[in-house]
Amino acid sequence: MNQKPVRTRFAPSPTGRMHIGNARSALYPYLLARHTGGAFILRIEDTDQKRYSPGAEQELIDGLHWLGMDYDEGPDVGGPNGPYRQTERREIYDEYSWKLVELGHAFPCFCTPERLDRVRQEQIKNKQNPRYDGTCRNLDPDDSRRRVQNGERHVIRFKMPKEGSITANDLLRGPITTENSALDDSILVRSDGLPTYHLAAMVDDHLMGISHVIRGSEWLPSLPLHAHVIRGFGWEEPTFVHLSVFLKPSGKGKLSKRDKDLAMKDGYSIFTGDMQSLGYIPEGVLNWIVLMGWGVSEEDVMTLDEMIARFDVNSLTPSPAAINFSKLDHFNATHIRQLQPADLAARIKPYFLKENLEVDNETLLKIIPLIRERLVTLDDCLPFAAWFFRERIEPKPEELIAKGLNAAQSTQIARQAYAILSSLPEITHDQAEPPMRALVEQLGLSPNQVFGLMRVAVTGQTVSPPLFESMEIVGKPKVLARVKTAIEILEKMG
RNA sequence: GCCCCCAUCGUCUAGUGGCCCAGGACGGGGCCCUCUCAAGGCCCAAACAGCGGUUCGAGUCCGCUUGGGGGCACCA
Repeated sequence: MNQKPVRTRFAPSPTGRMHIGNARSALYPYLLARHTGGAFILRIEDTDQKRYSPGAEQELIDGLHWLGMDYDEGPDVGGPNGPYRQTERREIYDEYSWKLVELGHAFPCFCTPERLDRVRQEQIKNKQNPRYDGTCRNLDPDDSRRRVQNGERHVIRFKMPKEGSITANDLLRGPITTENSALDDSILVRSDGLPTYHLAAMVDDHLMGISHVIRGSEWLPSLPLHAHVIRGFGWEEPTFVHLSVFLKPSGKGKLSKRDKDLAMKDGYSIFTGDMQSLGYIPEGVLNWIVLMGWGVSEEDVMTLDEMIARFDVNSLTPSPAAINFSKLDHFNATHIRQLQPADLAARIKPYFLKENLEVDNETLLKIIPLIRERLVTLDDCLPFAAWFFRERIEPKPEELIAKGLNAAQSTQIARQAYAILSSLPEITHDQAEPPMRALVEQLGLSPNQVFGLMRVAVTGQTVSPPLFESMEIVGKPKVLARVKTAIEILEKMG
């Protein structure tokens, strides 16, 4: 720990599904908070009722939970700075918006959307920048207040200075200076009484004691406005850190809906909810996203705890990053291999159960060493190991024929193998391999020819975990029965 | 159109003026191991966008160009 405790937050709006962009926007503030021994807060920014999506908040919470990012304060866990849902904080925003009006930095505006729209069209036609025309800017304050009290429909706008400039700081990019003339009298409170992001987030971050605001770079253009709002209140600014966006795998353009669909088709997804069912583990996903925007010099395989220990907010990168699914596969496979056997067993068991296979834990545990380095995703356990739990397998007749040989020759090989295996007290790796190797030699064939045939006979497939270790787990009776069945199939072909 | 941001191998990145004829990882290629598929080991190809400055010296600082991204809502 080389920094004093900070307070950070993840403040998503519940408008859709949780994706990797959200996950990373949560991860960095989480890591910073944990690294410094500070606090990490979840706040739901649901002030836009038009875009509200009912299941979204729960999916966000589930996603954080799945990835292992626990938060100290939030809508479902409470905390001293609540409520943590912005729609439940209306009075707070109401109070602060009027405070800003009194301070001379905001004003009520009675313009209709229709008129504003007409003005905007006109401005665009004249090649001017669309901007509020200032109609209500200099209304008499008492008069305005009276109209508001009479229930007249209004919004509250920020009173942007006409002259001068403002310099706001981004931790990764340094000071950014903007001419005030380039800024607008942005709406702070809508006519429905709910605040926009520009007001709500600034008020909440201040009230919740957020020291580091880590958010997407789409907020960079409104940073000057935010600085104005914060300074208008006379508050101290938090440290702002703007993260770069995720680009499509091609690197051309940001991640779009279309790419989401394409990814899904290829067995990938950018939604955390899907990634889970696709067989990705939190460790892999986390390692993948943490490195898109954060560079480490050497060892890059990390658990959450290691990320916390090594994280440094100053070493985040400001440039956009193209996502790369093959790297996700790599990290996922790597972390699967690092899991404790019992842990891995518990994680793959559901995939077998979903196939209605009867899985006993003892066998499952024995299989783990045979398949762990073959799994890219958890559901890969099925093609490699489902046959262990099936009563019947159905080897394809043509696959039973050894490479380069015919059915009659293969039948002979299978019979001799059967004789050898049945003569053993039990079929173990150590006991079965030497005589089988001897057979290969005696026949003048390659191990691949003989063992390949046996593999199909015993497992029903051409690709499987190692043959002898597999036979040992399956057990002598079952192995012999399967070889016998294979012989019968081969005889019919011969 | 206007404003803002970014720029090292195909991709993610290390690099904060000399340690860099640029390091790691993924992906790609080759070899080894090998009963299939993996895993593992060794090796190879692959980048400082361009042009001007500053400096004894620039991937590292400055400017321009180009390319990319974002923003300009009573969305966040």
